[in-house]
Amino acid sequence: MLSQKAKYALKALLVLSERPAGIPVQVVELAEQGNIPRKFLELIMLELKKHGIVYSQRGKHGGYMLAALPSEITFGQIVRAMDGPLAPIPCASLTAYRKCADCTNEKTCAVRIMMRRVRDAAAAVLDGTYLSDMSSEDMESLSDQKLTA
Amino acid sequence: MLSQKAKYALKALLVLSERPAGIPVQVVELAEQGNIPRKFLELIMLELKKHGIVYSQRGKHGGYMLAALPSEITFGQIVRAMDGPLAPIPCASLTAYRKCADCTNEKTCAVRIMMRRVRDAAAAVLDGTYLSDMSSEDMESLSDQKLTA
DNA sequence: CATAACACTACTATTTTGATAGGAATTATA
DNA sequence: TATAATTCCTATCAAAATAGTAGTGTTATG
Repeated sequence: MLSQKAKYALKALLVLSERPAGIPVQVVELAEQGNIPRKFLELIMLELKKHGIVYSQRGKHGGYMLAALPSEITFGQIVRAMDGPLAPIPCASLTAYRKCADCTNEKTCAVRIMMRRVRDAAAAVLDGTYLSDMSSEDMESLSDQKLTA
Repeated sequence: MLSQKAKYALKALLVLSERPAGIPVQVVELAEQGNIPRKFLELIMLELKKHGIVYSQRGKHGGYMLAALPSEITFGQIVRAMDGPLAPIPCASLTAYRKCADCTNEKTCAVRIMMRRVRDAAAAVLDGTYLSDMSSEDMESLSDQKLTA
């Protein structure tokens, strides 16, 4: 499952990614745009900052800015920052491997092998898509396509 | 995340799938083979039965049997039975769609579209693999391959 | 009828999730 | 330099989910 936190983070960053770079956007505004509880989003933005995905300017007229171009930030980075590894089970994770307590024979564990495949499939999608690939314009034309299909 | 419950279910069913069909296997034995708490596995097997994946024989010499051939039961069926829909977010689920409370414009929601892609990728793996595809023999030779690769 | 198995219900401890609250620190600007 | 607006930080909390455990009921078989 994608947590609410990760969903809110994605929504906020998608909004940010359509704003002119380098001009700070306040949490209040991101919260309004995304229908997100303001105080909760504050915590989220802080965490995104600690992960180097955004940076902030404090004080009056402060706010948050992307730390890289929208074409350089993947959905995978964001989801991992919020929810941790993509793998459904720690023993199948590349970035955060951990052995199962109940596992006797990891090399031949069908569960692990399957979950590795699931991880790889999810990673292919999430690490292969950048914020810029999902601009609201693109989304509009995507939904147009569906209507005319 | 894959719950412990789902992991245990997969392990137990993989064991079952290598036994001669129609001969009941007891929970105790499945629990031992998989390093699974017996009482917990009882609940799990019961739930699998309610989902029609296994059936049971009560009384002395009773136990559980697969309700179909190992070549007819997918990992997707099992995971869904234990953990619910594969989609990371309800609004991206085919089998259990639910709208997000905070969503204003579902048609153009980038989060939903991405999570649908993730769902589809996971479903392709899990619904495309049957218990019989992951026999312990296959697993052995898979790990051999890795050693000689 | 004794025994071995599943079936069912209830309970519980721990962790995670999704927030909310209050104030401290920082910065722009009037 | 005062003030207002903003991020930053810490604490708290309620509800839900997770991962079990326990005890008892029910049924089939020898």
